[in-house]
Amino acid sequence: MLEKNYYNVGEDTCSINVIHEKAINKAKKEMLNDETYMELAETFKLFGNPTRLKIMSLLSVEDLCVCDMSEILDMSQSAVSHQLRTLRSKNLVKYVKEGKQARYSLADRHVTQLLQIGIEHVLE
Amino acid sequence: MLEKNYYNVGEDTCSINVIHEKAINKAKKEMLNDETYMELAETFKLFGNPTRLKIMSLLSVEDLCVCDMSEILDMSQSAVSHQLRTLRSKNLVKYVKEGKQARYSLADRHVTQLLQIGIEHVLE
DNA sequence: TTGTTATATGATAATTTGTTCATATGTACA
DNA sequence: TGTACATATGAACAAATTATCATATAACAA
Repeated sequence: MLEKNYYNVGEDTCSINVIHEKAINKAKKEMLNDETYMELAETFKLFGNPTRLKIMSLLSVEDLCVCDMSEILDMSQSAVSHQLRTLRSKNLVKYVKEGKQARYSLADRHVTQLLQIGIEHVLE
Repeated sequence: MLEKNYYNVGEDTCSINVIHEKAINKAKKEMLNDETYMELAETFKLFGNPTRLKIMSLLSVEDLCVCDMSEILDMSQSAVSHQLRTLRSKNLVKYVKEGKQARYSLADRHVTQLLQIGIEHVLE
């Protein structure tokens, strides 16, 4: 039976296709469209940097202004602000203006959830 | 970070510190150590690429061998194999050898959870 | 043994990323 | 009005990343 599955049709098709055809079709059918994966990658990419993770981690505890974060992280205001901008671009943080300051907070529950599960994974 | 122009009347404290001192201390106290954030970033980084996301997405439906994935994704075997290697490096996928083939699967429930929440976020 | 298939991996070039520096914008207060 | 503070942003450069190509390894078949 295994041998039968191994036959090669001699076309420009990989012989392997034949072996796991059902699995391939099943998995293929569940795939989202390309744009969704690209959008998803862009979003996850923002979690892939220690500075941004620290920012989100801080905001999961307390709303903070840029200078607070700059101070805690011992990083320039510019660097923090740039990162906040990218985080906003994918809807991971939001802010309200309060006088001269901008009070940042996490955009929604997904951010907290992703952080928590990620931490679980690495600490396990 | 303390920058020259933020100094207050000769004191070595940023004027901003004073404003949100409590918030700063509270958030600071909850921070994990630097290595954890680095490790976490390395892990999330692997979710930040469409190819790897598709691979994990496929594996969340069916265990598959390298050639299956290569076929579905219409990518070279080499590219897929390289990505699988990096996914293994952070314990996101695992595999068992079956003859000439390697049957890959997701490493643990966190991977599925992260994918799901991420998708929720971008589709919302 | 030799040939074929499945997978892994080193090196490379093109692209992307993250911080810094310099500067701009905007708010408040004297 | 002018000055200081808080934040935003454009340019630029070093560092990291990803797919490709070429090749290696490893299992099986003939």
